[in-house]
Amino acid sequence: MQTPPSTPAPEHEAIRITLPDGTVRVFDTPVSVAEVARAIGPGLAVNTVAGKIDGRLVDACDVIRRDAALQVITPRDEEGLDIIRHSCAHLLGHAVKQLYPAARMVIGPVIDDGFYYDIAFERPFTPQDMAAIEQRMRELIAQDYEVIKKITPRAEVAALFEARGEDYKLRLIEDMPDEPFFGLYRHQEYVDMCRGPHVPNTRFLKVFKLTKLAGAYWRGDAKSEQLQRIYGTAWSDKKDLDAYLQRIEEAEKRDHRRLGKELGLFHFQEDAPGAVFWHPKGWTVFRQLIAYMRRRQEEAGYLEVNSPDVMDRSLWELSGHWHNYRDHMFTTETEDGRSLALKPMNCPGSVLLYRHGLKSYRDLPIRMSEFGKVHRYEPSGSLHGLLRVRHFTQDDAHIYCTPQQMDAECRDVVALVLDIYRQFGFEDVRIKLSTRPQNRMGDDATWDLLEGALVQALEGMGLPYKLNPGEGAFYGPKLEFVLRDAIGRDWQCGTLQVDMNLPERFGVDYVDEDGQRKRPVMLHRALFGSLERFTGILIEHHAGKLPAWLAPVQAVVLSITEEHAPYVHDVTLLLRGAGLRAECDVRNEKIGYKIREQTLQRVPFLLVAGGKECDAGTIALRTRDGEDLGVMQLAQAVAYLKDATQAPDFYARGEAQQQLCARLGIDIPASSGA
RNA sequence: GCCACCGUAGCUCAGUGGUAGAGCACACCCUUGGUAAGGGUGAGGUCGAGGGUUCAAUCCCCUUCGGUGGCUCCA
Repeated sequence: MQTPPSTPAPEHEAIRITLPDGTVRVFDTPVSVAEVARAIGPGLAVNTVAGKIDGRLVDACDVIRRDAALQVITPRDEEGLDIIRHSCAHLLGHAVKQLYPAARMVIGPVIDDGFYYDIAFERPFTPQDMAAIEQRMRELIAQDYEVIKKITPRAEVAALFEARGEDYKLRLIEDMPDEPFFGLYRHQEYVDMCRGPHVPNTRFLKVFKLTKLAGAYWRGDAKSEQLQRIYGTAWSDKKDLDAYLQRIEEAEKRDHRRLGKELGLFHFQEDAPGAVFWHPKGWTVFRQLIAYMRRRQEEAGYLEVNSPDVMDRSLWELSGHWHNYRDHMFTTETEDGRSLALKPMNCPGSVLLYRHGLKSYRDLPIRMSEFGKVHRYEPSGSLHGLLRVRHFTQDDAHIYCTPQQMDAECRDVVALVLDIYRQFGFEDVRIKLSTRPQNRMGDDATWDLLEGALVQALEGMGLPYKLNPGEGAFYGPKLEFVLRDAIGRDWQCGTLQVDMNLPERFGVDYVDEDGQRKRPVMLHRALFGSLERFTGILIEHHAGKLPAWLAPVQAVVLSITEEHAPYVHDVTLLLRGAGLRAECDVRNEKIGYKIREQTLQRVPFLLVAGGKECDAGTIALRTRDGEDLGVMQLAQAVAYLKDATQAPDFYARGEAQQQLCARLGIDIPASSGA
């Protein structure tokens, strides 16, 4: 990784250094990045973190020996910030070794927003240790010491870490057998090995904070020993750190577990770890999602089925799930000694439905959908609200088709999923292609064919994708659809998998036009993926303000005083009659109080009736964002709210219907909607 | 599953080796108020569960269950 000090160029030749703005500085002798910065100006000199010579990052102390383009890196550059974070990890090492000399340092890389360091130590670190480490780091920064870099021969580096008992560093050296030299960075008595670059002085590291303590496996392997990982965040400016901490706080406010509680959507409890107790409001949202997907799938030619939740173990042996996932399956024994399992996937049930009765090529493709609830014994440590549960509902479907139909079916699925995400407001969707894993069924020729089919579908549609080698399912390759939410987080939701293994294993077939029995190809696809998870993502994406068509309560009618309660009840009935999910609030409270409460409940529309409205047969409307929509006649208000709470697919369907009518030259009055 | 931390009223959280407190929510009363919190009174807890130490445990120790943050995993 490190190059030896390059051979000095002849000293009499002048060195021309081109700066980013195009100016050229000429030096008589080789100069370091820091010296060039000093020549440009004292302000820049103080802020020099590192340099970039001909596009390659180097340390401020590194010497330039021939003509080159140089960019001085300061804390304001993105690279400068990364270097600060990386050096913060070394500083952490310095503090840890002073406080706990027996600790052995492992690796300390940069991550998003910060850094971490993995450490092996005889006892667990405590939060108090962490506070002490942070305190020591601040003391070391205050010493304003220079970080000294030295490119060192392999044998010398190994001897140094050997003498210091840093056996993990020795293992890292072994991992790089072809490196004759390594970069050593000295923080006073502490030495770390790194490809660099690093800051020249600890004064650059002032804005940091240790954030959390966690366990992590050596080399990321759960079978290896566990190390202790200390996470930190670091910035070039105090303002950036504050903004970061505020961002974390914002994300916490959007946390679906918190909002689920506040909005009365669902809860979890010990009696059923990893399982959701849906409250009426949360279940309303869930039902809207199913209803939406049902409409979209019916339109797209799917047939909905339902398969058993508990099936014989032999079925799971046949499908391969038992072999691969038995530890993660819920099983039960019956009195007569049968071994049964709760379904962890819907596909075997679907296959049995397909296999029931003879299928002709004329029947294909068969698009068989199922809102199946699957059960997986997920590791306790990975459970996380609605986002990772042990019992969840998939908007699953299996498409049985001929190999010739496979391409068109894949494209239809991709088009459908992208359209659905768009209707939910997710415009930024990335696609990943996961190919054959180590542990797989079927021969390579089949995998070639199936991976090729997915590539062909994507490329045929002109869609970019990212390759994810070795990440496919054991029975086939898959596409994964990743959407980006309102605050920039990525969520993997839908998948499309192509499979010739299960049809083979289960011996399913169809009669082709030549009268021969042939194997269909099977496509597995889920678009929301887990409905529980998707609900959680929607809650976080919208910070609880679900779009009006999904909101559990779409409108609340509020009375100013008790006197107006009968009118408020009538208006509520009127809205319900028009298909809205409406409630009334006639509590003996001031209007300001009721507005506040319903707003905090994220009810999209609040309708207020007092004396004026009762007398005039009107209603005053406002939104949860505080926007005053004015006073409307009741009929006008109903029409407005019906339109504002319409599901997005109804709009699309309405437009399609209009176009069809125009083509047929007929005039059908618009349907009354939901 | 592994590492660390946490578990007190419906919710958010104080607190102590001598069997507990606040705010909000809830119930009742007063108030009938026009767009983000009107006032009063009251009820409410096996201090996650089991075991140990102690005259005495919500508090200290062990075990266990659950949660949180990571790691690993995610058909």
